[in-house]
Amino acid sequence: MKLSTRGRYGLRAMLDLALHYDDGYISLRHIAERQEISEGYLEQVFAMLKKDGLVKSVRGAQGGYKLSYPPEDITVGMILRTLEGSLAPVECVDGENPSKCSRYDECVTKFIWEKMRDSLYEVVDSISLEDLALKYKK
Amino acid sequence: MKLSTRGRYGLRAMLDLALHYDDGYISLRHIAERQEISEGYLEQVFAMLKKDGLVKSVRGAQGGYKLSYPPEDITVGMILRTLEGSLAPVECVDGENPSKCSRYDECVTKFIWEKMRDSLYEVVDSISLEDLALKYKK
DNA sequence: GTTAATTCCTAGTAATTCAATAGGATTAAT
DNA sequence: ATTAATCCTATTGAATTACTAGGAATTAAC
Repeated sequence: MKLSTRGRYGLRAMLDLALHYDDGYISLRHIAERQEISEGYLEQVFAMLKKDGLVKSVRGAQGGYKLSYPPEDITVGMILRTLEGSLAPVECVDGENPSKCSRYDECVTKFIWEKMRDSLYEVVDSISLEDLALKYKK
Repeated sequence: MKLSTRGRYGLRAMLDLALHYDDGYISLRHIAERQEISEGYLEQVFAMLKKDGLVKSVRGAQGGYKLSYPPEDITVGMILRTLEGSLAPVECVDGENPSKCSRYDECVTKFIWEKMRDSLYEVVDSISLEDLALKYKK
């Protein structure tokens, strides 16, 4: 039940972009240095973020990445869903990728998984990058 | 962020024991058949549950396992913590196994992980095996 | 006291995922 | 032209997962 580094690194990198939202495009090199994350690995993380439309990019010298939306419009939930997939603790209650087992109908534990999923989403969808940025500046 | 089958199987097996709480010791063979779980694998799961004191056992013919406490005194949280370890989404907020990273003090994302952890615990610690058993009988 | 049923214990294993690294192709500013 | 960047694909070592295999120890029933 642990998050992978993809989600953790990705969130930190997105917070970094939020803190520099007014500074144009930011290169992975800078983010990697500030956040002490392997640059090559960050590339793969940002490929996912870009594919899902959370960031946009410019290639070439002086290029980099930028949030697609202002920090207040991007939630932690959006980022974690992109990088970790659904936060549902088991697949049968995973809306995006539903794979119901043969005991789906009689299953009682299912209700637990739904509650876990919903309470997690409530947390992560209620926190935006701006919330984090404000907290950081203090 | 998915639970492993250890947690899922284990919970179902514990629910099975709860439903047969008044029937003495139940063999893994029966649980495995009813729950359609590999018996050999269940052995390993029950080794963990026993080590943590959630079940007790009797060896030999007619032996088996039994809940150490009545179903209302065993929560889903107790079972999942035994089988999955802490439900903290990252190690730095894992009370049992704390491993703080070098950025612990300045870290803003930490607060998210704490909220996720707390909301998960609120869910799983509020549901007992008896709750599940009652739900099942309906 | 033998047999059958059961827990207990250790080791191995195929498949998957993770967290990178490596090497290059493409693009754009200077 | 050079440099700085994104983009793309492949590989890899380590760890974890979900088992299976094989047996030792224990107990009830006959």
